Amino acid sequence: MTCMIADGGFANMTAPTLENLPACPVETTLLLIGNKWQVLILRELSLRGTMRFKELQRSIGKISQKVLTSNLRTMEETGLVHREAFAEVPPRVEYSLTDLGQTLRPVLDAMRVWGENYKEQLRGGGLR
Amino acid sequence: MTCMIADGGFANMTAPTLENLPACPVETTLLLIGNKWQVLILRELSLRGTMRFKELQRSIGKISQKVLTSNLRTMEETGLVHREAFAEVPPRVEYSLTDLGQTLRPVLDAMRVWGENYKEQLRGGGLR
DNA sequence: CCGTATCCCCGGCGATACTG
DNA sequence: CAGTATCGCCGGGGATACGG
Repeated sequence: MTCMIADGGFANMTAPTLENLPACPVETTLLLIGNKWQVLILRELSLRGTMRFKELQRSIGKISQKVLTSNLRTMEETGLVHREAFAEVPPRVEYSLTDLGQTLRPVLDAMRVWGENYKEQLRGGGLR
Repeated sequence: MTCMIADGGFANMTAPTLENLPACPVETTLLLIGNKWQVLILRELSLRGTMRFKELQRSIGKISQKVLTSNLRTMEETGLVHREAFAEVPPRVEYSLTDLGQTLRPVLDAMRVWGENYKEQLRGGGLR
């Protein structure tokens, strides 16, 4: 019944293989989008399609360049995000979701729906 | 378009009010279940209904008593988890989801479904 | 059994400065 | 603009010991 977690935690993983994959599917998902930045990156890219680095950073709001870069890297490695660099001056790099990344939409949607209802409850005052 | 994050991050929040609630519903959800432990606690309780402390700890696997306690506390404060202590020797404390906590099921389900499909993809070898 | 209190470590994260 | 490097803080989280 127990879903053991692979030692070491969830963040900054490289691409999972069948061997190191947790038995529990929920944990598998946590393995790939287990921190808030990854979720927010996902949200932006799924909303706007293709975005440049700065654009992404500004739209997420309070995220440092370093953290954005590192999260984008790991999401590249896990196959969620596609990165395309253009040899221009000044440089331009565009990020978008891969097909795999797109499949996470239902998860995001569920989160969005819940958040909306929650706020509605709060507004109505009929919570708890 | 931007969904600014309330300063200070997501973890260990007290019960949100309309004022400190983020504009973006996805962030609202992250505010309440933004770390892996909270998700795993949710998974166990939604799966098995009511559980004692030790039971919960064992079924989650690698979680220390301290972390489990603290996460349960914050989930109590945010109204996701119900706690009931019995005046017995030895003590018995039972945890369960509140009605509000139950409403998070669709989010968990979406995560579960995605994790299953992902593993299926890996097995088939047709990923990326 | 359930919980709190300490101690301590490690990693996420921001700030800043510097390259192409 | 995009990215790397370095430094330092702070808090999550483990280990342990103790109390009710």
